[in-house]
Amino acid sequence: MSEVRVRFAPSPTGALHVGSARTALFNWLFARNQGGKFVLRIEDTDLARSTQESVEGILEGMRWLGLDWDEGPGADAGEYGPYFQSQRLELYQKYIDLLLEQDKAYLCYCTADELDAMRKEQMAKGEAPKYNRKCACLSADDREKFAAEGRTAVVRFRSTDEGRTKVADLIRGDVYFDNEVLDDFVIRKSDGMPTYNFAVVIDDALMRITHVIRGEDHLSNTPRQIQVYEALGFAAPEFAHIPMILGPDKTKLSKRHGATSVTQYREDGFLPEAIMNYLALLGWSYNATQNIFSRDELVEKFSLAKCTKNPAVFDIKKLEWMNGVYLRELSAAELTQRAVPLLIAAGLIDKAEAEAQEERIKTIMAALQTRLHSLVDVVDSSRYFFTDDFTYDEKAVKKFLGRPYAVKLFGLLLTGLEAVESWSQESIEAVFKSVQQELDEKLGNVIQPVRVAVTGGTVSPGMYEVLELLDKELSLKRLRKGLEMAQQQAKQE
RNA sequence: GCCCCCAUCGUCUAGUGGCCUAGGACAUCGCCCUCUCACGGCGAAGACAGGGGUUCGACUCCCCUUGGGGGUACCA
Repeated sequence: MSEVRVRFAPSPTGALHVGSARTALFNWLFARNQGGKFVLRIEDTDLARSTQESVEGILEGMRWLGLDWDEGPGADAGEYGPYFQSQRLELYQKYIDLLLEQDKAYLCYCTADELDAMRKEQMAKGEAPKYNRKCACLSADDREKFAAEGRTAVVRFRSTDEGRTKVADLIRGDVYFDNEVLDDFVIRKSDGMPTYNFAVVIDDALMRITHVIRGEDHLSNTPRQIQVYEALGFAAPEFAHIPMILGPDKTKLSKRHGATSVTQYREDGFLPEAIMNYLALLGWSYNATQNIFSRDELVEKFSLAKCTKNPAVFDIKKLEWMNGVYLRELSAAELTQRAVPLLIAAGLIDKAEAEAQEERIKTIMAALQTRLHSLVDVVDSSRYFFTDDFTYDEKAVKKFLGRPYAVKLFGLLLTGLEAVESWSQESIEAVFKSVQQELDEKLGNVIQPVRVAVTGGTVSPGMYEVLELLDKELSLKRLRKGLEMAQQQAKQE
């Protein structure tokens, strides 16, 4: 039994899209599960739209997700390279020449305008648009004449009208296409580049790909490709067409649905393990109950047989929930390690402070952890720990600092806390409890005004914990400010 | 237009003829925990697109309709 070889073959015309990432993931999972090889090939035959920047973005996205490739750009496994289609032109030409020699392909001199007109006419007559084979039987003289006119030729594959082509799909079963509906498609463009449907066959064959796992949008192209395999005497690989990923409106996921690039999700604070887990569940499931899978578990449990056929709507809410799950699974040290760069970037701390306060930051992160939906949330939710430069929620100030007992509350609290010798949650709590008794208010009524004074808002970790982390000096400073604000509110009454 | 694929709660899905009074997860709602918000716990509501067959028996098999998606390029 030969080794499993799969590939991910993006065209570098933009960022790594989540749909592409999911395709890459399924290929990677299958390869790792089967102990096979995962090949990365860049399909850059569209000169006008391919960019180096996109190539780099895609590679970076793959690395970030942890989808390592055994062969491809940057991996020194040159056995079946090069791995950029633009560097494989002579290979394609060799097979095009072969087809031409055997009369399995022919030169076509029709112009774009002529083809347009032809299609319009066919549509008008209610026929399926299909190349009319005008150039299918050109003589050498005809060709010379066209060339003399300055026309450039494309190469077309000579397809048959007889019979049907079977695509044996591992996910969908046998799918049949009448050969009659396939036309003589172009395999070499006038700029000399091969078309997708041709290059993909040559590369998959030469790279010994055993399983082609790709999006369902390629299913309809597969019979054309199979015909090329047959014409060249290549054995066709196994095919597995996985369902599309759709936006909330059930149309193909695109930019207008929000973030679609892996890089964007990274910037928005999503963890790669969460994205991987979520993407794995789009079109695949293991059983009725399990949702959370580690990378190793995914590798161990993945199978094509458990892939679904129906398209899946991308649900950002579930991704956010899952991201929270992974965020909570992080140890305080891991969370801190990932968060510190963001805190530095936001200007809340500098590098030296990050090192000096490592333990404190770790504790702060642990306190914030269950409240995070995304990694970037750490900046906003921890701001008041690092700077006085935060905004007070106006409504909250009015509501809680305007309470009739507020001035008295801050006065008592300040007196009590100033006297505290060893600053700890326990000693802070003791003061709060005695003030609560004195005021005869519910604990919540005591704490909420303090929370507003200390954090600027109504949401934070436990109050005693926050005060302890703030340290005595800073806590008292914020409480004095709270007292002032309470007095101001009282005046305005 | 033609060809192909798909069809279970709002969403992702389990389900391979009787185990289904259709299970889980996200989202929603309620309760509990509680100093707020989260987390966590408990609970509620919520689906087999429609119509024909086949069968003793259909969510499961077949056909049609409807709906959605994809392809039909010198894009990939």
